[in-house]
Amino acid sequence: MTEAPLIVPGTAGPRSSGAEGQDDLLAGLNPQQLEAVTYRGPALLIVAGAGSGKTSVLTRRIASLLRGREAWPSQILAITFTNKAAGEMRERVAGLIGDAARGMWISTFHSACVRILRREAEQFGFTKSFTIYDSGDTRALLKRLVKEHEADAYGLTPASVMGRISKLKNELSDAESYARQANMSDPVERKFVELFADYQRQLRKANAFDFDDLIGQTVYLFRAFPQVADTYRRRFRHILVDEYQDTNHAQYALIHELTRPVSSDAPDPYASNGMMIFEPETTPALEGASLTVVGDSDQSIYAFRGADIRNISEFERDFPGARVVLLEQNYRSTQNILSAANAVIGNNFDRKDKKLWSDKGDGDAIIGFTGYSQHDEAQFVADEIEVLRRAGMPYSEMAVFYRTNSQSRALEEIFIRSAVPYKIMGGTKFYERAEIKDALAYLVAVANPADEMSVRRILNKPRRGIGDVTETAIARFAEEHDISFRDALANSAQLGFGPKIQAAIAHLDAVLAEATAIMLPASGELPAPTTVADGLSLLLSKSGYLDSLRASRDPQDEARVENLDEFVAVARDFARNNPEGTIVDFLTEVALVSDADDLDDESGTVSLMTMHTAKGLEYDAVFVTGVEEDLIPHRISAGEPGGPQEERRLFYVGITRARKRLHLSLAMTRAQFGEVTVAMPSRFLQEIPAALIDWRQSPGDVNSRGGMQSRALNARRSGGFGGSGSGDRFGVKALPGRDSLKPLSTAMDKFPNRVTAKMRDNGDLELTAGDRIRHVDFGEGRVDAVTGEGAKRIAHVRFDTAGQKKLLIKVAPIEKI
DNA sequence: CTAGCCATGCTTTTT
DNA sequence: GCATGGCTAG
Repeated sequence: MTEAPLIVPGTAGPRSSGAEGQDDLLAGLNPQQLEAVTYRGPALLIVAGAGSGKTSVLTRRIASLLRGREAWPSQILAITFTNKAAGEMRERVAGLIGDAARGMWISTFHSACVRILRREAEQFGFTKSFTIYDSGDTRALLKRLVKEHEADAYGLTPASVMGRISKLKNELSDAESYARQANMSDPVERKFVELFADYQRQLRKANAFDFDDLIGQTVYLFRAFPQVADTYRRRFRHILVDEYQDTNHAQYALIHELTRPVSSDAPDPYASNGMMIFEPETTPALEGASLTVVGDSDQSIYAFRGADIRNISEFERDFPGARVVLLEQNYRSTQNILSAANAVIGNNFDRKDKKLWSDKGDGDAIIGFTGYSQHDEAQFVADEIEVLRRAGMPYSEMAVFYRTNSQSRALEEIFIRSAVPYKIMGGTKFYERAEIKDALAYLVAVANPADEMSVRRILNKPRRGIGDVTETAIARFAEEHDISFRDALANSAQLGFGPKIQAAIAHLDAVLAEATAIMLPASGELPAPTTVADGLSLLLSKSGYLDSLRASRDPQDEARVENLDEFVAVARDFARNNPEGTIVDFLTEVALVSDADDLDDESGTVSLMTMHTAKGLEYDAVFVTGVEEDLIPHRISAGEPGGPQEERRLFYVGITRARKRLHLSLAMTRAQFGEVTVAMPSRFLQEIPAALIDWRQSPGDVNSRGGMQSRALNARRSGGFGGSGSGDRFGVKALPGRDSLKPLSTAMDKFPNRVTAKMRDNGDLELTAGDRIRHVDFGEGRVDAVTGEGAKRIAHVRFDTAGQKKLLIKVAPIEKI
């Protein structure tokens, strides 16, 4: 959440006289911001429009509490949506008040709950080293259960069951409570309840929580053990929640639990327990913690996943006496961009009217472009990026947004060819790659041997000749002897397998045991800081995992080895930053990283991401691509209640990320599922006043054959298209044949996240200034200069018709003539 | 038990 | 158009 710094000339508001030494905290705030920082009371809602400086306000509010000695750091709990946002907030608070910032809890809902759960796990049948199941783990488990229960016969798929369970958990429902009100005469319902209950049983048996449990079980813990809840209520006196519009019911309930008055004066079990609780004066009964929430209902884009907009719209009812502060001045964007944003969001009914304004002046017009295909559109983006770059804007200040991850492919292809350095946020996530999940499973097998799923996962990775039959036999043996799956491996001799398989199992058991000895020393001795990385290396090499990848001829396996190296490096990094960190800490951190947390902005690359991921970020120049019906708003949203409105908010979030330059682009045809379909301009385009957009190539220009047809903006399904003419002119078949394809590991260095780099490889094509070349899309041209080295050699070409381009020689579809 | 072939379904968004 | 999963042959 990088908001514009709040140094706004000439708007220094009235000074609060109450607090001393806070002038710098209050400097430059507008009156509303000032109130948001200085108001004191039980509950405060800050309605913060996009770019209105909410992060500054939040951090200053925290700093002001600390500096005024109104709170100890340990009494503050600040909750953000992503780890990245949490890190930034911590940094900014530290920047304001220095080291005193340590000891505060600034974290996501999920990390905060994990911390609490780890402390209290033993209260209700878990151990401190429980594992966290991410959605992939959950899916895998449900897949097994659906099969075992033969639930597919009832039309239940792992995905549908997963969705329903998640939804229920977000409503704080569990299998029993759901069963009580479900229509149990319906066999499908009965089956679902059966699955839900079994799923929960399996989680417990595996000593694991899924994502939703982290929140839900914490709420359960607080409700079931009031004295536990009281310790946290005593401790956290100031709770601040960012992105409140995205909270779901479970998160709402958690906040509610934490802000209740402390009823009992039960002795504090942690007071003598080493946990740092600063309690200036010990009062027997304590009123509820003060709550500050910040949100913008216009930016609520996670209803699909249970976020409940009512949490914010009914805040005043839920917390009587709450103060509401509105921040409407935007310090980020030009007025043109804001006017477009206001116009779009104004079409949502049922919202509190709120108009963002800026004193930055109109700025440049919004630029519109309609491509023939998604490749054409991508080329426009790439070209425009180069124009901006030449005008002095760094790549790191530009971002390209899209609705669905699959849209990134076309952009990527063109960017590689045009030598635009880019970085994809999210997409195929590092921690979801098979090899990383395998490595993690090895670690989990050590850290939490009760987690059967992880042990099963690595059982035959690398191939050890252990198949289904053997796996089932081990499971049966474990059950018969009432031991865990993991412990069954230690008795390989009694399993009754052939010598080969027996040896394989014994070896795996030995490797796991050896790693356990390193990473979880039996007695109190502290493991060395490098222990996680060492243990990981040991597991990967002694298990034979790395060797089998290295031996493979599959080029993708080479990239997998690199990814694993990277993962070991992550572990070392972790050790450096957390000298006392245990394997469990490491796994926790890894389980809770998200897309938005990706590697820090290395300067010098354009960022590509979905509009969802873009929330909370800002850039000088923004490209919103694929502004088409069925994409934004997405087709699937049409049938969902509130769907189209949420899509509009998503689009609104996208365009309000831009500071100076906004580009809206679309394509007239788009390949989906390998089929080319006709795309219509998004209805949202019509909602933007025409005067604000400067169309480089409007939908009308592209669609009308012969120029008679009126602008496609208003056209329904205008048949005038399918012809073989314009549609294919660009892109579509522009990609070179895929025969001489080899992965280009060197050029991919910068993008370690991608394994599947099937790309043309010109290899050693020699080019020098003066050469004539032919390009598949751009035709003939002359090489002006060649820069860079090796795989990154770039040809600067002046095309006869297409103008100046930069091309990555290794991959560009070019030939010398 | 594995490898290789074929069919299917997939693309909304994520802590 | 791709990846995954299921099936079959060896």
